[in-house]
Amino acid sequence: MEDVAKLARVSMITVSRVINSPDKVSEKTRKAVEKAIQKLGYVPNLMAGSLASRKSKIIGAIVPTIDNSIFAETIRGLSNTLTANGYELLLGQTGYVEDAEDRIVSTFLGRRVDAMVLTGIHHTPQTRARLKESGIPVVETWDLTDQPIDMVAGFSNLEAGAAMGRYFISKGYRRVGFAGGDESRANARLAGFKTAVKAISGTRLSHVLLKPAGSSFIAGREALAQLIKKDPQLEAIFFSNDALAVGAMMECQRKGIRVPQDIAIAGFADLDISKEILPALTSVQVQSRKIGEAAAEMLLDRLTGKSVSQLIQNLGFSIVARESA
Amino acid sequence: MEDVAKLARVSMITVSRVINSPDKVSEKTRKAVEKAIQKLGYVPNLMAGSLASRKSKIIGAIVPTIDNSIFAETIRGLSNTLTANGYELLLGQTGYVEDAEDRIVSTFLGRRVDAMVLTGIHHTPQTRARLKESGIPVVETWDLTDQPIDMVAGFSNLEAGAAMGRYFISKGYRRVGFAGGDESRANARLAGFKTAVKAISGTRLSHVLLKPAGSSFIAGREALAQLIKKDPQLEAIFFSNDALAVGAMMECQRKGIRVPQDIAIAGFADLDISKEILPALTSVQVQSRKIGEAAAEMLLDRLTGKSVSQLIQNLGFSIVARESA
DNA sequence: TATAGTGGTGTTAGCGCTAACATAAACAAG
DNA sequence: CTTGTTTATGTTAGCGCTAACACCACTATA
Repeated sequence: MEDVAKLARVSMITVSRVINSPDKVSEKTRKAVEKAIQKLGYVPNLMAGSLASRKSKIIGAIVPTIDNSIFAETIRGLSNTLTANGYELLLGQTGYVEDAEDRIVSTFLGRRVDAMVLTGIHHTPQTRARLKESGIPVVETWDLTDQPIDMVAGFSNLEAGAAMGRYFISKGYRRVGFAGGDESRANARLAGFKTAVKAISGTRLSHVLLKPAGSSFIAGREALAQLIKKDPQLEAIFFSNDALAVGAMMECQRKGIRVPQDIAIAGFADLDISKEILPALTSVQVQSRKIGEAAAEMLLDRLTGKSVSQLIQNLGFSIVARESA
Repeated sequence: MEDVAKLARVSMITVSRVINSPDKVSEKTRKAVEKAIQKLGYVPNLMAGSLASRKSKIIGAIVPTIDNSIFAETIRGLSNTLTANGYELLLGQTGYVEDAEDRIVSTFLGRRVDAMVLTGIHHTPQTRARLKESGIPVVETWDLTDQPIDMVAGFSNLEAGAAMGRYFISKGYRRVGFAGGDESRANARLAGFKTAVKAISGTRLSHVLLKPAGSSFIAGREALAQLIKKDPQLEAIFFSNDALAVGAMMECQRKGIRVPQDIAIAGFADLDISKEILPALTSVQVQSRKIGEAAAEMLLDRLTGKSVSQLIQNLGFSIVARESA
């Protein structure tokens, strides 16, 4: 930077300004500095800049796992909105291990991320405390709570589960099943589902919790087998995510079990494949991409000093009734 | 940090050492410093550390898009191996836009990433130059070349395409089709496929290139329609990725086209769903996860001063013959 | 003509750490 | 008891930038 300044016959701060706030510099000197930068192939050291300005322009995001297309969509939304505004994304994965989150939060805080995006609303007290103390904007996603660490963008897993329960009831299903990973959001869906189903007398609910918190096609196949074993007269199953549901449907196809005649199947998250598969899968549509974008916008507003009117953003969900249930 | 040092009655450098190289400090003082850190809730500023040590412990990875499970697996492999060794992952997406890569490389370099992972072997001359000049370790992935920028971990898309071509020929298919995104790796697969197919006389090859470089189920459906229009007698189609193939298969199911009797279908990348779907999908299996892990290990070796014996790592591929072709 | 404002630029003093060297203490070997 | 060697700790001098303020020339207003 010193070389650039010398070549352009200005001070270092002017070079800095040309890079960070070009409109505060006269066009003449700006051009001269830009020329010098070009000539010397100068690449500003953003780390040094971050240290001096106390703004890293990096945002940390933590997801359970990236190779689950529903979170991938959220990350994509985040990443797109963030990079369009000059921020970079630091990515962490917990692999559904709870104390992994705390570790990642620590190192992210150490790297002085400007803000953080978390998946879910369940965190260790320590994580909550650290984050609150840090004072940076935080958005929790993929669920809703009235006591967020700071902000939250998502939908109610509890209500979504309940909605599917009511849908099942409305369809006349009375012996129903649930399968999902053993993690907080799936549990919330189960809780809602259970409440709705139990509100009607004469219903029967069987459920299996998969561990490690699975979302694979194969896990869906296994869950199906387990549920049928628990209740051979099962009429309908609500799977906590579409991958499980699709896996189960494939298995049905293989075994000659007709969907929905012999057994109805519904999923969660409405993946692309759910629309395409035969029979098309009934699912709960959520705004994966939108969640990421909303989170990014809330952070950005906060970081640019705008006040965020809605600390709690309910992006909602909707039941998409198709052929499978 | 100064406060910690004072509380533990040592100098700042000793605190630094307790954090970065605890074995260079006597157990007694180490304990004292750790206690002070605990007491004050001190979180070291890794940015300042990076600036001083000229090591960011951050590695940049650039992929076309994250919501494509094949790259997601690679990222996961990368991330796991890297974080286990104290590095963090900075993620960039090009969205299949070529000059996006150059921009991302620039900002990553500005952030002084310690190393970089790229997808593919085709980059602008400028990107290559910048990267070479920077002197940091670079791994290109998902393809192979004998002139990598620095290192490469992947497989030959050309050969994989050719292998599928030979497989089709061996199965007796003569009127064949290809569909893939209009991007370099799909093009390489097509080129290999074409060579193998054309090596036999009397064959006929139709192909469609999808843009924007698609990998969705819906795109597969459209590609199927286009190919059948081009050649109504088509016997077999090689899709450049499994998502396209699965989408096409669903459409066949919907239209009553039997697979493989009426038309054979093969995919690429061997997603989970490909094994589960009915009929099971013939595909080219590649080591998505392994590519990420291999890349991470090469970088790590380089960064820890070990010499990397294999600058070019061929992780291979294999044709998985199932029912669909 | 004095006064206040405005845009453009520079100076100074760090941001919070660590590399590199310096020092001190402890011990072993001759 | 010297000398060398090892281990534990400290001192100094930055890493490459930017915040905050200072300064100057110039314009607008009364």
